[in-house]
Amino acid sequence: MASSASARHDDPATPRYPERETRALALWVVLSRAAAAISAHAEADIARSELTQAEFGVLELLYHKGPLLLGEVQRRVLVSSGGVTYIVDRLTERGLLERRLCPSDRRARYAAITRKGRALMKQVFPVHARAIGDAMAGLAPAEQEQARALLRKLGLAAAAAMGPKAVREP
Amino acid sequence: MASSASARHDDPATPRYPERETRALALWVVLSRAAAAISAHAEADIARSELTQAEFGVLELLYHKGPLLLGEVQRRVLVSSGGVTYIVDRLTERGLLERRLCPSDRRARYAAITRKGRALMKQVFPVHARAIGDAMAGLAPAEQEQARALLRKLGLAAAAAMGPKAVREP
DNA sequence: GACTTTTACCTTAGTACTGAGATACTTATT
DNA sequence: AATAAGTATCTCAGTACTAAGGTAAAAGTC
Repeated sequence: MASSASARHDDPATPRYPERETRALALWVVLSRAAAAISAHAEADIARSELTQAEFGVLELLYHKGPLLLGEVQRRVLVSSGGVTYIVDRLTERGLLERRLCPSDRRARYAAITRKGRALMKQVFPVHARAIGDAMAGLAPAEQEQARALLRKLGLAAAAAMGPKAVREP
Repeated sequence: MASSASARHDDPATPRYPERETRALALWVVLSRAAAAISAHAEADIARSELTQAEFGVLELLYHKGPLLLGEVQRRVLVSSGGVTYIVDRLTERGLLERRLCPSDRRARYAAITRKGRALMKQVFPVHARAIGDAMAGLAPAEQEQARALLRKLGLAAAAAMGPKAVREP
């Protein structure tokens, strides 16, 4: 959740902070708000298919990338290991996903999309893509590219700065 | 959760989408990843004070803005109405916040930070601001300003496009 | 001044997760 | 070969919420 420390330099009751901090906090506010706003659009669209965002994320990942080890899924979708199990369970119950054994490593399992899952994504994803396109329409294409470059740089640096202790679980 | 549809134009098994969509999806990926990465930094810092991000957000809001009606808190922190009640309850139990009656409207309640809450924030917030500053250090100051302008524009447009049905609850 | 509608908050039941620990297997070391 | 260390997944209790519905007060309407 983002900070709301503002730059009301004229209010003696409000503490002040160095410019570096103020700038970063302001960016954090708009970053989390923008993410929340786009996320709301995404979620509203995803609700059509009776999936959560995390479920949709996993299903879509496997739709576009093919079968993946559960660990790889976890790393990409940013959910805890227990969360991946939970999500894959639910999608499997609904017949959208299946687990497959890994022939070379009997600890590992693949998650793979089923025909039913593929059919669902084929029907739902193009509309979803359009919804995201609409949600981003506030920025011109060139601005989107600019934002993408900046956010990529920011995200990579921030993730790296967390060090080996990843975004989810050590 | 962000999409992972990639631009593997050479893979016949991977469906393709219009450029507008591809661009928007790519931006959504980096946006949500950047937000998650910064959020992880924020959360790691906030954990020092044994608060969740949402709790910290409410406390910090009241620290910097003074007493606020619960509805105003809700609008700013992007939590459901039940969530605000829950969070304010918890912070009140810990003596960091208190509820005050509104003299002009007996339905309404103010949430106000207590002396104990203020003391906590005074001790914790500057460090937090520095942590956010560090998390954002991957971008130069000018880049941060640029990112801020773009994300502000994007966030406002996306929020407006959701129409009257707000980010949380109708 | 008795009605409907709206607003502000609270309550309750349910849920999508998280985190810590357990299990089952693999790899490295001796 | 035995043991230790590491890895991949699952289990389960706990949690921070959300959504829907409820109550009380205020504001509008006739």
